[in-house]
Amino acid sequence: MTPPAEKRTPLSRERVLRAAVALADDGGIESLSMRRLASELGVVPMALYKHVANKDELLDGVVDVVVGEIDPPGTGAGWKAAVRQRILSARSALQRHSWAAQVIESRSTPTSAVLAYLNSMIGLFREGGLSIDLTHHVMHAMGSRILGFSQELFTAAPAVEPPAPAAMAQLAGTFPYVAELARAAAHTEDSVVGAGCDDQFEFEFALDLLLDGIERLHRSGWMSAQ
Amino acid sequence: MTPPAEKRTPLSRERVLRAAVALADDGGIESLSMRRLASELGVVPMALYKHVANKDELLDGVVDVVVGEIDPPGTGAGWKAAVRQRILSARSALQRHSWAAQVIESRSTPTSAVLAYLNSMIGLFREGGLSIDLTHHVMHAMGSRILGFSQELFTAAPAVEPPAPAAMAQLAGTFPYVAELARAAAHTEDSVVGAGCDDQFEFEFALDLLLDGIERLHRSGWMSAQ
DNA sequence: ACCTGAACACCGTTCAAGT
DNA sequence: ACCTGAACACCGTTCAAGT
Repeated sequence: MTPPAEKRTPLSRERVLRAAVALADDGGIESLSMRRLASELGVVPMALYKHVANKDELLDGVVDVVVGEIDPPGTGAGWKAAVRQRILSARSALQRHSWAAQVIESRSTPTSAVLAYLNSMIGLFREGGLSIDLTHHVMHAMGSRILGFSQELFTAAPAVEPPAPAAMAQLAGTFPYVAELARAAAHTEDSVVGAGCDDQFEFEFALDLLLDGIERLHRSGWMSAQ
Repeated sequence: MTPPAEKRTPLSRERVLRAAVALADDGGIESLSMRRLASELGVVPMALYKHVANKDELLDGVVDVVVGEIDPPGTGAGWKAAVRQRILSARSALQRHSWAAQVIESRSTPTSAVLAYLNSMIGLFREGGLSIDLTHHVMHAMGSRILGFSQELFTAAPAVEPPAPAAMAQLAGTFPYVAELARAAAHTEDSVVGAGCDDQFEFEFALDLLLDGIERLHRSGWMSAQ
């Protein structure tokens, strides 16, 4: 497994970050440890600390790699279409790296790549004519959705075991509304809310609910009561 | 520090969970480890495994404690007011335990206390006359907000250091829209989006944006195109 | 001056040995 | 049969010793 005594291409911050993304893509975020990353690169753990100060900075770095994959904003269409399109692009970048949303959430401070993304998103609203006040509240209201993900309640459990009719019956007894909703969900082959649904549809449903509401407030000249 | 050789009140699942909540309340979620919890209770780590199967089950247990603090739904008013009130009650429970939102997010499967909460929330929509179809999408659209929290982009960093005028000037140069928004935010004494704002106002702003949109869809007899 | 092996202070959990 | 000390297989990071 360990490579023979050949010259290894020298480490660089970029090579470290790319390897970290690849490691998380392959084995999930829990397999991204400093020690495992080092051994993946064929170096001693301490060698990584020449390129990232610590693990937090490593995580900031991989977030920047993912955010860097989001398409730049389109031009032409109105603010609403531009915002919608950009967010859906962010969503597809995030979906290529299933661990990324969780890592973004865990960061306490935005990196400059994230700030640049937010800046251009705020710009879309402002150039679309929304007041600074409305834009401010809107950015809060969109929350993580602006980065292409949302906190679903329980993201479709692996559900290795099928619904188990007996368990389903018990569910119906104890939690009738949950059971009814589970039955109604399109391809309801597993568990609870969030399972067997069309994720893309649900994401766009909520996104449009918010964008339509924002447009209505903007048209009516909404101003904070404060 | 270690208590003298007196009889300790015997462990129980409830005592373990209460101690875990207290530990997290005091020292943050990162201080809730099996080993530290055990020493807090004056027992050997292995003793905990008599009452919880493993750490995941411990975390499920503390979630249930917090969810158990949410008020039952009110009666009388319409579905919209009832949902709004319940969610704000959930929010205040979650705010008493600042680590709770993060732990809830980390769970992959809802506990039965969470299921019971979701069940009653779905019930509010259904009894309010919303179709099962609309209710389903609405539950998705609300996402974690239904449990009283939302994924803000970056929750006001501790910001030990003040804005640092020089950094602010640089920010304005590189990210003008971010800077403008930061300046406009009410008591803008720190960092970026999310800092120095009235959290409660922002939460209710987004909540009402969603509830108003839902009400409009319901009134207009919305049906999924599928 | 540079690099790194060993060590430190932790984890969650297993397991065998002791009572 | 019960309980638990020691051990295992990990962490992120420090630090001193070696080149």
